[in-house]
Amino acid sequence: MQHKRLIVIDISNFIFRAFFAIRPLHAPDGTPVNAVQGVLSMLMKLFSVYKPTHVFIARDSKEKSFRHEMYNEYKAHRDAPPEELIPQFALIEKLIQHLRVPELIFPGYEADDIIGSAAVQWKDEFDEVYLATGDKDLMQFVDEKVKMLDTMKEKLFGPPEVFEKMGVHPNQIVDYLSLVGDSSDNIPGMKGVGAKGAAKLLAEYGTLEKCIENKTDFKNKRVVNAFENHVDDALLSKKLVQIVTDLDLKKSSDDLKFHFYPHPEVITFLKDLGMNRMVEKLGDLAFNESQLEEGEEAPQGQDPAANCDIQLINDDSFDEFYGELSAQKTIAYFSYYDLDNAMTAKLEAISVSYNEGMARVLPLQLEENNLSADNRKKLLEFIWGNSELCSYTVNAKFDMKYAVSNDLSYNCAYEDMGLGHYVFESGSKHDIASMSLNVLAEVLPQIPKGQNINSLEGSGTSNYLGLRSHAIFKLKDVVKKSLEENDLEKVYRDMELPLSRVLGMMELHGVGLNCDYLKSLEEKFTDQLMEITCQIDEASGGENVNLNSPKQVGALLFEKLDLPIIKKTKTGASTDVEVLTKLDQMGLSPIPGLIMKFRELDKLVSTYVSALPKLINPNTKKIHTHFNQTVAATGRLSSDRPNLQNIPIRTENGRLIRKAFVPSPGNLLVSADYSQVELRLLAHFSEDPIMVAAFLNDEDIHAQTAAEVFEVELSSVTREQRSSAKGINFGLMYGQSSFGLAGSLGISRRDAKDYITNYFLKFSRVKSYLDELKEIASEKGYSETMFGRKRFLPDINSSNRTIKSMAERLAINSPIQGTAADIIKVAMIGIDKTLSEKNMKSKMILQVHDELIFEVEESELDLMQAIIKDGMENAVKLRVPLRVDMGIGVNWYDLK
DNA sequence: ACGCCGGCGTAC
DNA sequence: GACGTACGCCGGCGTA
Repeated sequence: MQHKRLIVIDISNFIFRAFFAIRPLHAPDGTPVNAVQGVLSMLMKLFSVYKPTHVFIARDSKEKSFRHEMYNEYKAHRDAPPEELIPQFALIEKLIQHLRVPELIFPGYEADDIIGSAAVQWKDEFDEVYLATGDKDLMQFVDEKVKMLDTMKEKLFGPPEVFEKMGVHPNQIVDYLSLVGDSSDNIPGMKGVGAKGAAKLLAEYGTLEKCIENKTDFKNKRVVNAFENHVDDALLSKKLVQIVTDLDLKKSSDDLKFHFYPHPEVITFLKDLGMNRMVEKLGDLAFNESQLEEGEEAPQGQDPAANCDIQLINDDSFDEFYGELSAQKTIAYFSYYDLDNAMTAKLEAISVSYNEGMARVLPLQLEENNLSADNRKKLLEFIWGNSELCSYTVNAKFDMKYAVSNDLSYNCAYEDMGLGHYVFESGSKHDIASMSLNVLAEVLPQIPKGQNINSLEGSGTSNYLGLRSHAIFKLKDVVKKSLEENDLEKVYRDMELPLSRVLGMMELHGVGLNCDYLKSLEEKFTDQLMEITCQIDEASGGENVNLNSPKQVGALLFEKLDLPIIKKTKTGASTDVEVLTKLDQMGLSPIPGLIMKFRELDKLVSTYVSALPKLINPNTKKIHTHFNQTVAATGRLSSDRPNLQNIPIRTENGRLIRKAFVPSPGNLLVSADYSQVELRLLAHFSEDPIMVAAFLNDEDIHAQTAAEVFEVELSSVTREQRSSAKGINFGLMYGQSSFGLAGSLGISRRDAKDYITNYFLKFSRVKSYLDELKEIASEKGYSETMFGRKRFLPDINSSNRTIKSMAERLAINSPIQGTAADIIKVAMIGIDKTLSEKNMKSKMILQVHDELIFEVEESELDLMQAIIKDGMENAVKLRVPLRVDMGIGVNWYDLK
């Protein structure tokens, strides 16, 4: 028999506590929502922590209760609710309806009476009853089975806890309050008797009535006096605090069955109120809570698969299924693999959906029920190898890579909903579960951490798979519409979609790695590390410090050596390179300098030298990074496993790592990087005459900037001035303040401010352009690149200055960084196309934001250089030329 | 043992 | 508070 636990919720108590506990928050239209969010958090916590099987919410009725008739002053001292709270009552009522939590309300009665009646009448039907309220009065019902729950403090009150807090037993609470009173309800109590006194009296005499009977025994003058003059008040109070327990509740305990489920209307409701973070939380909670206990049945309408006919296909049913499938022109599919590396992964299952409300699941290499090799082949040839078919999916690049690695073709007309969604809302997540939640307001089942798809029980596996292709099927129209509305179809179709294939092929090709070289580098670096460690040991007197621990390094520097703390982090004294440099300059100890050397080498060894060889694919003996196309909010790519976009170059030790990246035999590496793209874009967008002229004349832009800002001849600009100007130029595009510039240039804040002022005086069009970017973002709520790629900036009109400034910096940076990303994407597609048209053997292998790297056959060297340069420099037409610098070498270090 | 977070550092 | 976009290493701490 299932353990039955009822939770009774005193909602008005929740509302007030939520309102005062949560800082003011507002929906996009300005409606306050902090209490709504607070109540929802409290409810969610209640559901997830205490896992009730039954729940109801008790509400005060709008009419005055019998207590008002009895006593005019009842609750008379209460102020009207705060203005910001008033509109939230109705919202919370809606929220509760959307959540489908049972509610009880009775005219003329208060929530307390409902709760009391329920506690008394339904107690026997449950194993446990929790009263979620802060109202002390309800402690009178606490016993072995009924407990009071303080959700804020997460404390359960059983009889011992009640006694500990109040000094009386639960059955004395009424008498206690009759004596002490209750200021919140304006219950008078007995004047002259306080908490301590009441507890003492009740400990001795048990009840109010017994106290009155024995009042002649009392010694304390004030108590004697109280019982002389205020007995009537106490008796009236007792009537007022007495709770009705015999209300006809008109429901059976079965009506209170509750199973948390994130219904679409809840999600839409919250999204409308701008509570996106709560939507995410709801999604996280949803799957855990929607897992049913053994023997428990999901209430009607709460089965995630209820609106979708999901069928598992086996060899017996395959032919019939295939007959239907092969008649389709458009399908949605979802592929499931055991690993996140397409070159080594096993395709475990595929689900397809080609009508609203249906999905078919095809087990390929699950633990059981797998299709025969023939049927598997038929399926994959149809959905991937068929150029007549339009196949909607997410992460098509992965399937493409899998297909090519496994001698299958991938030439269907694919559509990738992740890419589509990314283009018009690049700041959010684009995995199928997030898109389903945020776009369709539907929660998809998840595989619990540490488990795999085979461990889902019953229909779990089919639901997991089937609902995903079904979600893709439903997403296709919404995404299509959003792309049209935002005029982004071209960015999706002509940029991201073709790029995904280019990237897939780059990933598959990979880059060679000289492991022997890395081995020798590792030895060299670890020798140096040993040496440094010894020196630090010596200098610190043999303290055994883990130099990788900022905490221990801090203890060494600031406690043992008593060096000054220069900067603090959230958790303690900072030991970052800026701090260490300053400490080193003070010359008080050799240790800060040694730690910097240690950090540099240790970083190189742990992140690159020893890590890279581990990622070599045993079959190809090469490194195959993953270029993520839907991660960076600006439109850039990102790279991981390994990240080949942050291979060191700045320090010589770090740069040596680049020698390990080598082309295939008979090839050279060719690099081509855009010179100052972002500044050129700034010139293009702002149309600033000086800046545009500088680029048209192919001048040194930083020197030119210095000449303007410091008002000197171009020829007499000093190194220092140029470097300051470079700092200004970079800072500009990040929305840097004078504070930041001062920090990065190591100058005073005043000087930094003067530089900026002077800069904007000279480059006034740049100033007005940057201001315009902020204004547009503020009006539209998003920023966009030259190609229309959007990034929503929900904080752009925030009343919090810090948050708003952050959004303004994004409004400046995103269009610039994003347009640069767009341009190189266009170039990549163009160059890839040229390479296939010309049947070139050379390959594009890497992209590092403003740089492309190719593996070039020696015989193709000249032609390739021309193709690359042309493809990159003419990717788009700007007011200023795009310039590309090229390098050739036998490894990534030698590209000169 | 595992996962998450903070601190730090690498790139563009 | 103060410079944008990423990824990833390590220690430390909380939870299993």
